[in-house]
Amino acid sequence: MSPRPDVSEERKSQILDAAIAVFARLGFHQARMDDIAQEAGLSKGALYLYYKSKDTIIAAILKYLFTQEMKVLHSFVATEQPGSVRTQLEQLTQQLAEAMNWMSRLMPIAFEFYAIAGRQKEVHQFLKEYFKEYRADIARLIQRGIDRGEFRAVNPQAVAITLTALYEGLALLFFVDPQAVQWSEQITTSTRLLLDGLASQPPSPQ
Amino acid sequence: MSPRPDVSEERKSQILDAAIAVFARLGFHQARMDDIAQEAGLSKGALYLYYKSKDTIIAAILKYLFTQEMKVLHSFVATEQPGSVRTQLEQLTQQLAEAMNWMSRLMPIAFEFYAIAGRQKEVHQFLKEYFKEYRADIARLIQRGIDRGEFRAVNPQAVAITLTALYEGLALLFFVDPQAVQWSEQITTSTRLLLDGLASQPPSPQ
Amino acid sequence: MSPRPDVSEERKSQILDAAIAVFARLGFHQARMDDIAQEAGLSKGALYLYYKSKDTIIAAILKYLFTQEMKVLHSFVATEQPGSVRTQLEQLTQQLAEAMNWMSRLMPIAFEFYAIAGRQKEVHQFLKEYFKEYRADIARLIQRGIDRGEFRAVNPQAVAITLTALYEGLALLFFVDPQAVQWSEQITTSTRLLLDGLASQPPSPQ
Amino acid sequence: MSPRPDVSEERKSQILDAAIAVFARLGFHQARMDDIAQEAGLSKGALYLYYKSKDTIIAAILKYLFTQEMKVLHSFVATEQPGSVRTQLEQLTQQLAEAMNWMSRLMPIAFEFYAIAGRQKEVHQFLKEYFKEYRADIARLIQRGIDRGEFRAVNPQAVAITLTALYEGLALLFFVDPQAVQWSEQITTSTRLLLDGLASQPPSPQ
DNA sequence: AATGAATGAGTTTTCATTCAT
DNA sequence: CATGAATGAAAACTCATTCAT
Repeated sequence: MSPRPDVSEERKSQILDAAIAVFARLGFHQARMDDIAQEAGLSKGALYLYYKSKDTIIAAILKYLFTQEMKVLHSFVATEQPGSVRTQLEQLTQQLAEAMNWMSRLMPIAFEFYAIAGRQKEVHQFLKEYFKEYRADIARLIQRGIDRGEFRAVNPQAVAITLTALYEGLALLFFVDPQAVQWSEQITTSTRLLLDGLASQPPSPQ
Repeated sequence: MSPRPDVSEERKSQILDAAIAVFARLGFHQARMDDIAQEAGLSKGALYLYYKSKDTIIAAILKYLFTQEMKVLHSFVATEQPGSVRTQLEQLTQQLAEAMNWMSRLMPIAFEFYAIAGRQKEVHQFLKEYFKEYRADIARLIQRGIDRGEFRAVNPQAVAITLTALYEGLALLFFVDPQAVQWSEQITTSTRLLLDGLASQPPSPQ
Repeated sequence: MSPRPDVSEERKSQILDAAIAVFARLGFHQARMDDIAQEAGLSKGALYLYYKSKDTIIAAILKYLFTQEMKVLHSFVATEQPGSVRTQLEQLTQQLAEAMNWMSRLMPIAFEFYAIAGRQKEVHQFLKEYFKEYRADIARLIQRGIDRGEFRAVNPQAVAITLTALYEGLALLFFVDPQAVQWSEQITTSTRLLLDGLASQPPSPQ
Repeated sequence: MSPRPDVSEERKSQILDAAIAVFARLGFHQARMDDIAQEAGLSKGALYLYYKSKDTIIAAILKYLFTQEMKVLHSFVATEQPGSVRTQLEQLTQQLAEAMNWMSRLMPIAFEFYAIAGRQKEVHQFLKEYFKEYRADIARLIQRGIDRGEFRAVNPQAVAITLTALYEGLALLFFVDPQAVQWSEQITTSTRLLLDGLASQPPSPQ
């Protein structure tokens, strides 16, 4: 009676991947459990062995996607990198640029979550935490820049909000018009523009 | 004798208003035609006298909302204002700040449209045009600033994208966490930060 | 105060004509009261001034159409014509042939009534009477032929049924395939074939 | 282990039978999917597992019924029977007489199809083919009779049309008034009457 | 008499979920 | 574990009928 290896986790992420693909393509509502099952190469019944309901799958996606996203930023900020903070931020934007292909496909899912946040407490709470952490990480970077004398004594929180907003906004604009908004160039340009405003030498007397 | 006045237009906007309220509260999918009818104080059948289908209502909302939005910006940029462009932009952000209450309630609808844009050509095209115009208006302002010597010789398009992205992103962040992201202050701060980077005196040698 | 002429009857037949046209085109169910109103050049409300309901209109059509049909036959049989009965029958088929254009358009209506007869007592009863009268008229003709020695001593009822069935069946076949079933020729041929079987000289020893 | 047997075909005919019963009773329009489901002992949803829509069921019935009908005639005509053609035709009428009970219940359905043929190309085309084949089969019999010298040199096509029309017409008359139109006797009488007209010894000089 | 805006009951169809095998 | 046939609640949409004008 050799214990069979637990395929449970494997199945769950197999389903999750399928669901993400299908939801991205069709939206939460238009996507049928059948579609997900087919995409996952499983039967419809099997889905219910691993997830209690469609909503449970959606909830799992919420967690998975944004956690994934956060990991990237986290691991970047965690280790104190050499080089100027400005350089680091530019490297971060570089990474974001590279992740864009993947992210772009998932944006419809993200937008649906944003929409849902307006009516579902739990989704709302989760996203709130997500963005809070996101801003906190960015703020830490900014603070580092201030500490090192690279940046003026700005409010790191405010700058973090600004940068986070910038990333999100650019992602939207790119999603809607990839031709007009060359993501990888634009994120660099935009970030640089902002960093110019942060530089320790104030650009002009206020 | 007295010809009954044409209530058609009145009904249509009555329904539109109701639909916006209901969709914002429940989302496109969860909202039933009955809900809209009730909110409008009409019968379900009456809805179909003025809109062919639920989708037609949604399409009408798309046009209405974003056109409304655009009008504000348009009328602002159209008339060449006295005072520095920087001041004008700060005034614009002020206006945006004031419009936030109204906009905030509609954001779930906007997000659903962004999500839908991924799968519906027409929605996609419409939003593309919207953002294009939006950026063009902003770019015009920036160009004015460059012409007047207020700003460095930056690429107005790139700055317009940056500002538009910033507004959109901030709206999202505010929507998710109004406590942490004080909209009216933050939009001012963020814009100022960016404008600092534009000032004609370059902040520091690169 | 000259009494206005009663337009009531005029309106009723105006509506009936319109309804017949629409029902023939669309069928009882698919035809909307709106369609009838439009065809009649009246408002939907006006229909209800003259007919209590859609079903009432349908009932009126039932009576109108088949009574109309019966009149033709009746007036033909009523007056004792000169010439042989065989000739008379051939003249009758001639008349039927000429009426075919008009009838052809109405056949879908007739078929719907036949179908409805299976579930609505009143329709059933009406059609039963109609066909009874129809057969009786034909039987009278046949009897005349027997009396005159033109025909064998057949059962006039049975022959009447046969002829009536023949007319109805040919109408169906013509309706379905006018190309293959040349109505005016075929009804002549078929009738002649039958009359041959009736002729007083038995065709062959049995 | 035991693979579940494919119930698909069984279910389809189970539904078809139920639908035929319900449609015959209520008509295509008045019959609700719920009625069919109940008659079939299935849920409404199950119906849609096997038929895409109500119309699909109706289309299936069209094919089923008339194909069934045709099979009877076909198998009769296919094998060259011994005995005179006249006898064969009388046997055929005998068969039709026996099938009448079954047919009688289905006549409302047939009439609805005839009515629909006026507006639906596909139904029209199908019935056209059906009657074409029907006539062709009968014509073959008649031709056989001519070849054998039983019948005069009539036009087999015309006679086939006549006989087909006779059968259809008699079915209608019987459906409307079974009391007055004793089907099994009448079809025999009518057919005989016609055959008399066909006999090789012309009844009278024309 | 006539209109046509408004009503709401009624029907088809979809699809998440269950459960016998 | 896995399947997929079956369920039935839910919702968009239609249209005969009404009635205020």
